[in-house]
Amino acid sequence: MNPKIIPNISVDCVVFGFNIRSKSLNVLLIERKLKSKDSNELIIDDFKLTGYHMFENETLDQSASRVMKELTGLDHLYKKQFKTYGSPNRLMNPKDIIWADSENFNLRTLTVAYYFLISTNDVNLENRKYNPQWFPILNLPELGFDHEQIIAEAHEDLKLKSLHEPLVFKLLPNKFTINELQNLYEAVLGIEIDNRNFRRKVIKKKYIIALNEKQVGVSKKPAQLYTFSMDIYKKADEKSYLINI
Amino acid sequence: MNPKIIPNISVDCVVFGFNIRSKSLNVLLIERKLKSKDSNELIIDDFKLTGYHMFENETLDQSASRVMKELTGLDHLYKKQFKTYGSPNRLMNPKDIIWADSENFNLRTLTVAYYFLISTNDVNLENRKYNPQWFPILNLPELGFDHEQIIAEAHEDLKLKSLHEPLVFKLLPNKFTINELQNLYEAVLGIEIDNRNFRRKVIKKKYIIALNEKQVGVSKKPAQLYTFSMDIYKKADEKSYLINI
DNA sequence: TCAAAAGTGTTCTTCATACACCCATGT
DNA sequence: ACATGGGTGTATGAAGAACACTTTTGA
Repeated sequence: MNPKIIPNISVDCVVFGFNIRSKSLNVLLIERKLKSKDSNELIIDDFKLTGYHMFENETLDQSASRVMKELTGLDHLYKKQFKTYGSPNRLMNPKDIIWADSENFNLRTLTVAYYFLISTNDVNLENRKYNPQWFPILNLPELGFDHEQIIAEAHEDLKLKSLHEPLVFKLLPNKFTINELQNLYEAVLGIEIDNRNFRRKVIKKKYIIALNEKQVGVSKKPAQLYTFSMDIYKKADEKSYLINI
Repeated sequence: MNPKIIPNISVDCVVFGFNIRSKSLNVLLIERKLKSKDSNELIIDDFKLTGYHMFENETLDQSASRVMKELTGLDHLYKKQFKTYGSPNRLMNPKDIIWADSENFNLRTLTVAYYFLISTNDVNLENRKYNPQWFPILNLPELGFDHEQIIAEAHEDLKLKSLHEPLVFKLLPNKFTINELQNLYEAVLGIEIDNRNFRRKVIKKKYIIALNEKQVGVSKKPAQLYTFSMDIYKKADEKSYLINI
C-alpha cells in the first residue's frame, strides 16, 4: 500500500555541500526540463531544489529525510528546518504554472524548507535518479519557483548559526586540517580570516583534537589532521553570552 | 463573502511581553475550557496559545497578523516565523482529542508558529475577546496541545537572536532607561549582568541615544531616558563577525 | 532623614588585530 | 632544487570581568 500524500503540503531541501578542493560552498540542484507537446522544443530548462509532498503518516523531519535519501542515497544527515513558505502567489511565474499543470500539482502548496549539511567528499552522485549536480552558491543557475529566495534564506540562517554553534563541522569530513576549516568559514560567511590568528584560536579549543595523523597523498607538506568532538563540546558548555548588539 | 479556510494549516502565535515593573518576560495565553455535556463539569481547564486556520487568499505573515490583531487589537507588531509543527501525533493526548472533536477540527493539522514582541505597557487587554492573560515564562500554567514545546522553542530562538540583533528593543517602550534594558536582557537570557559594565557598553553605542528627558512619576531618583535608533544602527552596520564556536 | 534606585572608576586579564618569513614535503 | 602550501611569534590596543560606594530624588 502506498502512503497517502497530503496534497497541499510539501518539503523542500536545500543541500549545502562544502568542497574542500575548490574551497567553495555548493548547493545541490536538479534539472527542471519540459518539452512542448507539439514542437518538441524545450520550454522549461532550469534547475530546482529537491522536494516532495508530505505523507499522512510521517513527521516533517521524516518527510525531509525521505526526500534527501531518495536524492543522495544518504541517511542520518544533519538537517535543520528553517522556514515555511506559503504565499498564495509564490508559484505565479509562467514557467511555474506550466510546470505545475504538467505535473498536476496544486499551486496553493505550502512548503516547509530544510537545509542539510554535508561534505561533497562524502556523497557519490553518479547514477542517481534526478541527476543532481553541485553549484557554487556564488554562481547558481536559473532557478524555478521561489527556490532562489529559499536558498538565500537558508544561507542566511546557516551564516548566523555558524557563528554560535559548531555547525560547520557537518560540512567537513571527520578528519580535517586547520586550513580546511578556515576555508570553510571563509566560504560560508563570505569573509577573509587571518590564518595565524585563526589557528591560535582554533587550536586552543579543547573539543578540536589533534590526531596522530597527517594528510596522505598530497604533493606538498602534509598537514596535521584534527577532529571535532561533540561530546567534549557539550561538556565544556562554553556558553559565552556575548551580547553583540 | 467569507474567506475560505485551509482546513489542515494553521498559525499559532507566541506573544512575548516584557513587563518593566515586574522585570519579567511574559507570554500571552488564552483559556481552553470545556464542560462535559452531561455533568456540566469542567473536563478541560487549561491554557493555550492563540491561533487559527490560514485563509486561501493570504500569506502566512498575513494569517499571523490577523490572528494577532484579533487577540490584542494591535497591528504592525514585530513578528518572526520560527518553526512549523507537523507531527501526525502532535495532538494526541486525551484532552486534545476531546477538544478537537468539540471544535470539529482536523487533528492532522500543520501549524506555522510565530512569535511577537511587545512591551506589556503598550497593550490593553481589558474587555478583549478570549480574555487573554500574561504569564511569566518561568511560571507557565498547564498548556494544551504541544504549546509548551512551541513556547520553549520560541524562547530559544529569541535568546539566540537577541545576542546578535537589536531585537530586544521591540520588547521595550520607545523611551527606556539603561536599567530597564539590563533587566530585559537578564529576563530574556536568564543571566545576571554587572550593572557598571553593562552601562559602559550600552552608552558607548551610537544608536542608543540619550534623550533630554528623565523618568516622571517615580518616587526615587528619576533615571535618564534613552531611545534606540534603527536608522543609525543600520547605517553603522556593525557586523562584527565574531566566530564564537 | 530615609528609602530606593541611579550612577560612577579602576585594575587586571583576555582576546582581537595586524603583520612576514621559514619549513617540510613530494615531485 | 623547487614549488607548494604548512606552520610559526610578537606587539598593540580594545574590551570583558570583577568589584563597592556615593549621589540624587521624592516621600
